[in-house]
Parts: sequence; C-alpha cells; structure tokens
Amino acid sequence: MPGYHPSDFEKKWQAHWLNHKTFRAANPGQPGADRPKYYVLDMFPYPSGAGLHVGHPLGYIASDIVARYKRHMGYNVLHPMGFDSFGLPAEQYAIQTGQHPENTTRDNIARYTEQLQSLGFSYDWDREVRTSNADYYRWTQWIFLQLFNSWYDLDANRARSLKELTDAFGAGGSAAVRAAGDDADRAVFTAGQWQMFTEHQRLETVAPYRLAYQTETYVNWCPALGTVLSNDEVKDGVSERGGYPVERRLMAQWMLRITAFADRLLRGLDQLDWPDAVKEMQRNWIGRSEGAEVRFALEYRPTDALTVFTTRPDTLFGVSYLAVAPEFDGLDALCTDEYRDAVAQYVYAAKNRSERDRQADVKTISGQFTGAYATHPFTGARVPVWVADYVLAGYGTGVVMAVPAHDTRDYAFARHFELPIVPVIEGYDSALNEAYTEKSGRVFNSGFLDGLEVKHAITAAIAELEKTGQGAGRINFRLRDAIFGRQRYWGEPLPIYYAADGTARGIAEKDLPLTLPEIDEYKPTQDGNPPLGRATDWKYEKNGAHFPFELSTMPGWAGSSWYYLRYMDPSNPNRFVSEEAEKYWGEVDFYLGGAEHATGHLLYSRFWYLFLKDLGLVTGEEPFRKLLNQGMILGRSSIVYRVNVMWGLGLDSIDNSIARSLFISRDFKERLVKGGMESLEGKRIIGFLEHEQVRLETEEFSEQSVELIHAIDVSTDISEIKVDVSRVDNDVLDINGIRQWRDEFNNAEFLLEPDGRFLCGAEVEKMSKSKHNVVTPDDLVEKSGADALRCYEMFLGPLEQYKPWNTSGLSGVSTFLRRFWRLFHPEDGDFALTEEAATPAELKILHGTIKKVRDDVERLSFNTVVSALMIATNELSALNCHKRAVLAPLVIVLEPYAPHLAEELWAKLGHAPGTVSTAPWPAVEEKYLVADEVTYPLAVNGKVRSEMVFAATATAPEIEEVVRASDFLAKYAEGKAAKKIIVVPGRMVNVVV
RNA sequence: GCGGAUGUGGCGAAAUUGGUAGACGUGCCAGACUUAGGAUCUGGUGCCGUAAGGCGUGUGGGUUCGAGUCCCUCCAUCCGCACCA
Repeated sequence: MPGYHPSDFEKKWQAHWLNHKTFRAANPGQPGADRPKYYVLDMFPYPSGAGLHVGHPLGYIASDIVARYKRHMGYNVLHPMGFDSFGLPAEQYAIQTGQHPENTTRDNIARYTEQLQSLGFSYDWDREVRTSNADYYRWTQWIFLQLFNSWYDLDANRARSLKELTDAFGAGGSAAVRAAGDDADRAVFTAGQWQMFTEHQRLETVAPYRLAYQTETYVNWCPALGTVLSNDEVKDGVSERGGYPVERRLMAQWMLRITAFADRLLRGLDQLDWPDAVKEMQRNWIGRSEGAEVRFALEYRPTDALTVFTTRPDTLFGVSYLAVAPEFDGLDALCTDEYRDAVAQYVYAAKNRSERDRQADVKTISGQFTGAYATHPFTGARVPVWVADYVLAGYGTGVVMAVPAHDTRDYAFARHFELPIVPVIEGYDSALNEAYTEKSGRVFNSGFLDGLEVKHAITAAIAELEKTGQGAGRINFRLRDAIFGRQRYWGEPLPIYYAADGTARGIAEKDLPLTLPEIDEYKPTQDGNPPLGRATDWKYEKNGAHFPFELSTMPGWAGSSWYYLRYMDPSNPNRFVSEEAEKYWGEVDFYLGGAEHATGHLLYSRFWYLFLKDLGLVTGEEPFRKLLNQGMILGRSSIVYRVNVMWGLGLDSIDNSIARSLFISRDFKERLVKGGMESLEGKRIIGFLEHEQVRLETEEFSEQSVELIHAIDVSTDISEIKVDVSRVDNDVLDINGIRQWRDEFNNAEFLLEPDGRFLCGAEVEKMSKSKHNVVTPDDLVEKSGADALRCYEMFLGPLEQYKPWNTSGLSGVSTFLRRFWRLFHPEDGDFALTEEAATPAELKILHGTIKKVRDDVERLSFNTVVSALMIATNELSALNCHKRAVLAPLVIVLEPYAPHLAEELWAKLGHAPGTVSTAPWPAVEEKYLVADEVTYPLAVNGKVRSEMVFAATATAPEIEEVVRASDFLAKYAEGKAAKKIIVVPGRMVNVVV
C-alpha cells in the first residue's frame, strides 16, 4: 500500500545501521582516519528509572544533526553515547528495595538504549561507556592514584609527580619547593633531616602536598542520605536530590586540590567558545579577587598577629575594628578572661544555627567583643577584635578588617554596636545613613595616602605594607578544594588502604580495578560507617598481610570528569586512552548539554584535563572547545477544578445534607473566581452535566432545560487537580478516559461548556511524574515516526531556549514529511521520478535550500532549517516537480533531520543501502541564488522621495541612467540637474542636487 | 545586592550586515471532497475600523531618509551567585 508510513521503514533502517556499524568512527590506522576529525559529544545521561521523556532527546537530536551534517562535509565523525551510571537514585532505590543497584542500573540502561535507538541517532555504539563498569572505573581509580601521587609546583606552575618532590626535599629540604596548599599544615625540615626520616615520616610529610589528600574539614552532612554533599549539591540548605536538611559537620574527608589550578581554570575560559553565561558562572565560582594581606599585631602578644585579607587596602586608615569568624582557630586563645565565656556562648549559638538559618537571615546583626586589641600597622592605634558570624571561616583568612564608612556590612555592624565610623574616601556622607562603597574618589584622613585616587592608594598602601613587612599584595580565590569522598555504596571505591602505621597509601596499579564488594544491605553501618563497612574481607592483601581499604567511594562527578577521553579508545586494556587515539581526536569540537552542569561537571572536567596535561597524558589545551546549552522542554500540566456543591433535581428535591463534588470546566472556574463563591447561588451558570444531559443552574429556570439541578451551596474553595496529560487534547478533557484513570473520577459529575466540551486549565512547569505532565517519545514515535519527532523538536524554537511542550504542533511536520514523500511518489502511488531537466525556478528553490540549510546548521540555528525544508517542499509541490535532478540532492539535505526517510528514498533512488549518510553535501550554484528584482529607495539629498524596482542584475551605471531618464528628478528635485548620483547596491539611490 | 539572559499575533516563532515586520507551523474561520476522520486539498487570519484609513516588535527618549535590529532610560520575567571582606 503506497503512502508515507514511517513505521514501514524506520525500524528497518535502525537495524541496518546497527548491524552494519554504519556510524563507526575510524581510529588512527583504520580506514577513513585520513579524513579530518570532528568530535561531537552529548553530555551522557544518568539512566533513571523513569526513562526518557520528550525533553531529553532535544540536545541529542541537535548534536546528531551536527554529526550527520559533518559526515556529509567529509569529516571522520566521533559521535558516541554512554551512561553516567553511578549515582544516588539507584542507591536510594537499593536501600528501599534491597535490589542491587547494578541490576536496576542495567535494566534502566537497556530501556534508555532502546529509546535512544528508536530515535535514529547516529552513535557509534561500539564505543559506549558505562562509568559503573569495572573496565571503566579501573581508569577512574587510576587517575585518582595519579592525583594522589602528585603535587603542585608553584614555581613551574604545574602538577608534578611526588618523586620529583621527594628528590627536591632530599636536595634542599622543605625550603626547596613552593607548593600549592596551606603551608601551615606542613613540616619545616632540612635536606639532612629528610635523609634521616623513616618511611612513615616521609609519608606523613608528603601527605599535605598531595593533590588528593585527607583533611578535617567542615562539610555538608546530610543525615537522611547518610553522606556528605558538595556545595553544588546543596540548594537553600537542603539536598538538591530529595530535599533533605543538610548540616555543617567537621569530618575527615578526601579532597582534591582543585584550588591549585584556580588561575589556569580562570584564564583558560577566555579562549573557549562557550556561552557567556557559563563562563561567567565559572568565573564567579572561581572568584578571583586582588587585594592585600595585612598583619595586625596583637596588643598583649605582639609576636602574634591576626592576618586579614582585604581588597581595599586604601581604606586601612578607616579601620575601626577587626572581626573574626566564629569557627576561627585561635579564637579561644585570643579572648581575654573577662570575655571568654561570652565569646564561647556566642560561638556556640552561631555554630548551632544551621547553614540555612544563617543564610536566610543575613539582616540580623550579631557579634561579641573578645576583649582583645590589635595594633594598626600604620597608625599604631588600638583596634578592638570582635567575633561576628558575618565573617566566613572558609574565605580569605577568616578575619576581616572592618571599615564601616566604606563597606555596607561593616557599616551596619558599627551602627549596631556603636563603633566608630571613620570616612577616608571623599564621597561618604553621614547624612545618607549608608556606607560609601564606590571604588573611586580621593583618599583623605589617611596620612601618606592623602590626596591619592583609590586606585593609586591601593598600590601605595601595598607598597608600604611590603616595605614594613606588615603585609603584602595577594590574590585570593573563592574556589574551595573539592571534597572527593562519599559515604555510600554505589560509586567507585577509592583505591586506598591504610598501612599498619595508619598512613593512607594507594594500591598498586596491577591491582586495579578495585571492584565494589558485595554487601547485604546498602545502608550505613550501625556505628555510622559507610556501607562498605558492611563488606567482609574488604582488605588489601600485600605480602601476605591484610590492610583495611578506605570505606568511602568517589562522588558522582568522578566518572564523568574524563569519559569523553575513554570514548576515543573505549576498550583499551592497557591505558585510559592510547596516545595515538588521544592525539588524533584531541579536543571535543562540539559539546552539547544542560546548563545545570556549568560549575560542577564542566569545571571538574577542565581541572582533570589540566592535571592530565601536566603529566603529559593529554595534548590539547582544554577538553571542550565549543559548548552549547540546550534549553529545557517544560511540561504543560493540565488542571481540572473541583468544587463541593449541594444539589438536587428540581427545587423541591434539594438534599441539603449531601455535599457532592463537581468538576467544573475552566470557564466556570474563571467566572467563580471573578464573581466570588456566591455566584453559584446568585447568578445563572449554564452548562451541561455530562452524563445526565441536563443543565445546572442557580435560581433561575431555563426554558430549554428538561430537568433542573440546583446548586445551592458551595462549601469549599476550588481545588485544583493535575490530571494525566495523555487524556487531554488541546485542553479538552477526554472524560471517558479520565474516569478510568483514577477512582475519584469514576463516578464524578462534570459541568461542561455549552458546546459540550470540558476544558482544563494549564500550567507550564518542569516535567515530572507527580505532575502527570510527562510526555514520552515512545507513543509519538509509534504514531508519527522518529523523523517527525526529530524535526518537530528542532522546529519548536531556538535550541537554547526553555519552551513548553505541545504535542499538537507535531502534525505540521508530519504533513511536511508526507508531502516530501509525495514528491517522490506522484499521485501517492509508486516511486517514480522523471529525468527531465530542471527549470530555473526549480533550481532556484533547490540551491537556495541547500545553502540555507548549510548556513543555518553551521550557525546552529536548527529551527529555521525545518521551515526552509517545508517551504521548499511546498513550492516544489506547487510546481508539480517530480524530477530526479532536483529531488535527489534534497534527500541528502534532509538526511540530518529525517535520516530514516532519507535512507528509504536514497535506496529507492538506486544507491546502496546505508550510504546516504556519507554522500557529499550538494554543491551550491551561486548563480541560482540571486533575486530577480530589487527595490531601491530613491532619495534627494538624503531624503527619500520614492522607490523604484530594478532588475537584480542591474549595474550601478544602468541604475543611474534609469534614474536620470525617469521623471523622478523633475518631480522630486524640482527639475534641477543631478550633481551626483550615489547608488548603494541593493539598498538605495541618493541624488545630490 | 551582583552577574547572565529574554521581552515580536491566541500560541511556538522568523526577519544572518539597519531596508516591505509577523516567513514557517499551530490554533481559529470559511469552503471542497468524503459510508463524519484526530484524513486530504483550497482560501482567509497582527490590532482597531463597514470602508478609506489609522495603529503596531515591553516603556519612554535618541541617532538615521529608514530602527524589532544601533545608543540611552525605565519596566517585567527567567536563570545563576549571594554576608566572598
């Protein structure tokens, strides 16, 4: 039977592609690798139990279009897919059900794979990676070991191996190196002392230099999940996943020293072709700020000092107090006896306020004087030291110098505690009741800084601090080292064991992978250990002895920080990626994914890449050259409105005692809201009750009604119930369908619009099961085909935008594909094309379309391509064009968007199956692109007076001639002869008289 | 508060360098054809107005012969960060 039926061939081609490995990317040495490479990458999904909804494929479709387009352009395209398969949801499910996360993960991946394949993506499935496979995470563990065995040399500004560090220690002691990290944690020793160190001492000495290290730190502890969360996994004081409360807790944690790379991570952004929003977020997250470190000697212990970080050393003469964070280390020692108790009390209260409370109410000003005084480095004045919870322990030194006149928070604090406010920059006005925070103005009241502009005062102040040894210029970063351990099961085990002397050591490379042990339950142990504490035999065997393994596992972002490298050489047993493959594929040319990974995954990946580069393991500059964020497709929830009414048949039969619920169509709801609840009593509401075929009215009878139902009371507010969107079409509720959906609707009454329909309200929000607004691709593919869905998702609008899903528009692209099909099947019969030569009109359509599609894909404007193809199809239909010369090239142009249809037609055109994807992009013949005619505005002395149409091929002299000969000059230039005629090609003619 | 983005018909949107605003698609209206279907085809559809005509790209202003597009002002919505010294 003829006609366009995608189900006839879509599955066929998908199977063909899979069986023939049509989209296999060639690695160096394989046939095809001589072509230029192009690497198109999707952010791989976490395979959740819910499967894909229509929002998920949006980015995959776009990247697939780019991949397919690049194949036509002659590239060797790497376009892989895999699964980020370690993660919390599978673990939570495992805790609840006892199911091994491996099983649920495997099932979910199977479902994802099936759904992805039904959409016709051109992935090279041979390269699939799964982060939870031991073959994969062995290399995640291996990279961790490299981090564990490296340190960061500030002089060379790169990561280096520990061997080089210990060599340096042996030659020059601890003074021989400058390393990233906190020197306060590190021992000072000479080369001679190093030589005498035992192995244990050496390991202890080296530990605080490592790029993967353990430390006691305040972490976000989530009791409900039994694990530590990173800052970006905590939103508003609750966990991003699950929404459980999160508290601050001091714990020993594995950390990665990402801060060592802060400056390079910041500077690298400049050369990336990424959305500004993402780059800006990363800059913000890294938070570089220039300023100075200033030492304030303590009055009673002049050998000790409080060091502050400030970006405003120019305001030093305006300091009226110092403030330290409640968590500040030497706080207790700082206090005078008189104030010790009060301070302790304050600190206790401050610490017990949860992070959320502290953030929620920044307005409340609190603090406590410590009794201590420091000495001002320039004036020698006494500066009181306070403790205040507006000072953050984690930023700078945990101590600030307060300049109330020029800082909003200091100002509020000083007003509250009646501390002095000393203006030192012109611009402060005490009458305004606010600080003057502009970074401009002239300095006064400030000794040697007087008269300087802020900018110069900053340099001068720093110079003075450095001269007197009381401080120095300093650059501070907001970025914190990344916590790298999770107290949970479903993640990569850290390849670490603890030797008899208690030191943490990496396991030998030959013992990788360290595979997850089987355990009986996935919860933390009774005594609060991570789930791995349940494993029996979780011990490292070395020389016949057994040592305990680390119990925490890696965070979710470990595996995703390097997966794009594994795709290059996915099954290499000897190396995480071979040198040749890494060198060949290089950087990812085009990376597509959600903006939610802006500061997590995308920053960690860059960090790992820079680290691997320092070790000489990768050869590019950055992992992802070009990045694009696809927007989210939102659901359109359908809402029905329910009121409780008392009602009966006819006036006499009202049963006052029985309130029944009634579902009312949207318009009645609006009337009720407008008129208030009384309107059901006071005003006529006419509508049909669905199954009784009578009118519901109030007070007044209607002549047409056979039986009357009186609503006499509305006892409750209108309640809104979200209903399954698959039972709603264009806001019209399928009442029979909804009756079967839920019991509460089964015997419900529905008040209909006069035309007999029941309308739902709508709300646009994230797709989620609980809102019943999820639309899955499966039914749509089944009904309209994958090609239609692909085209439609692109047609929806600009890729980056957030947009609501609306299934009804799908019919438009279905029609387009059917029409395209018909160009090849005249009269909707058999495949038949004529061999006639194309007319100029047809060639104009053809070449215009080839160019338009090419240009639009190049500039990543995916939506306008669909329109262009629709217009071409409609125009060729109107011309009744069924010519091979015109239509064959269009099949290639269509292929990235509708690959199944293209394959089908390509085969019918007589080509070998599966070859359309590599057919060269048709050449554009420019001569067919020009317009027939162009309208020129005609102006006299720059004032437009008229317009004239010229042939598009008309030259400037020809146009001048026509203008001169026309009555234009006589009419608008009052007959004056033209001094000069200026022709702007395609734009305008200006006559100067 | 800081940073980023976006405002165009009933709806999704287009207009790539300033040059006929609203292409294309939905939705709606009318018609054709049909053993009424969520099929196909044709025409119409920015707003006001019977019409002539007028008004129209968030607001107000500016540059220009000409502004959705460039400049300034304000407003609204969304996203990210947020006591970062």
